[in-house]
Amino acid sequence: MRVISKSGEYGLRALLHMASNQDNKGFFNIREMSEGLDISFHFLTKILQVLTQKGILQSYKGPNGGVGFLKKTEEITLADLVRALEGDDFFDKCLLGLPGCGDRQPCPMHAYWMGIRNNLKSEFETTSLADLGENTRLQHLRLIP
Amino acid sequence: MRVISKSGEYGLRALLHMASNQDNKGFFNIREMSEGLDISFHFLTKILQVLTQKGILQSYKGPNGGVGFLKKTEEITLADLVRALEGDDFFDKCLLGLPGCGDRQPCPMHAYWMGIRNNLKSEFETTSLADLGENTRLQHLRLIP
DNA sequence: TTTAATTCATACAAAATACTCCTAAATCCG
DNA sequence: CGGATTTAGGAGTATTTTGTATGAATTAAA
Ligand code: SF4
Ligand code: SF4
Repeated sequence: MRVISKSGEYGLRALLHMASNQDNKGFFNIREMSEGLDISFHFLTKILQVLTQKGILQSYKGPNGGVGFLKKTEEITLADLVRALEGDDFFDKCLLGLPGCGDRQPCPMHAYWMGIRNNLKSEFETTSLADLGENTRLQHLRLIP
Repeated sequence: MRVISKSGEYGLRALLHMASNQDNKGFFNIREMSEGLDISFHFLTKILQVLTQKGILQSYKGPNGGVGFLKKTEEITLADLVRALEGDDFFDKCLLGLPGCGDRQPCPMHAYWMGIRNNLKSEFETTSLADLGENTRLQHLRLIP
């Protein structure tokens, strides 16, 4: 079972790291992050690139460059992040993978999935990166495998 | 998002079909099923093969052969099925994909995942194939995409 | 202005997953 | 028995995902 893809997981871990170490000057070096979180530098770069394209991060090239949040972490929900990393229809697709069906012609498991999915969605919609980052910081939680 | 792999989806759909058409002699022809459910015959064959190896189905070769349930559908839970199709640790692994962590050193999202996972697990543990099959039959639900 | 640091872009390689094909083994029927 | 049918098993192919390598573009600093 893999609700979130590997790239999604990496992106999430990186942003969680950033959110819990915000005391810096605002920009984070990707190489340092990749080493600290034990993620391939190039792969992480590519993932964060997408997040800047989606307007969640901003980036700066050159010496002391890096990536930083574009919006406040209070204004970025976990749902936003997952949608950027996994696709806009993340919370609308069938968890089972079946295409083109819904409330009108549901399969026998639809009721279960709907419940689980809505639960997930509302939890994610109401959780900000700041919340998660604060948690991480206060509890000295780790982000590496 | 793909909670259940493609093979898992196919297996599930096939067994759901079987459970909702149990009035037959007990054995189902795989080719007919593959055509009815629009799944590649060879691929479905292999998936059902695994289920017979795992003791959920029994099979019969030769003319009028096929696959049938080994236990009563009342005694097969959705959880059993998913475990057979996706691995025994399906409900124990982290939905996020991170290895080797748990209650002792949780990541910031652990609480969310645990809730969602336990929810999922208990729903699946208490739902039998018979339940789902009956649903399907009574409501004329479809199993094809 | 040159040099170094850093993200951006793209192409390539490896691994995992999904799917196909072919032959063997079991069973039935004439 | 002999041929037809159907699942079993394994090997092979295609597609997607994950990861690597390389070079260009941008910025800072010497
Ligand atoms: S009806 Fe079944 S397959 Fe379709 S969206 Fe609902 S759970 Fe998924
Ligand atoms: S701590 Fe985080 S990564 Fe680990 S099992 Fe819980 S949710 Fe998954």
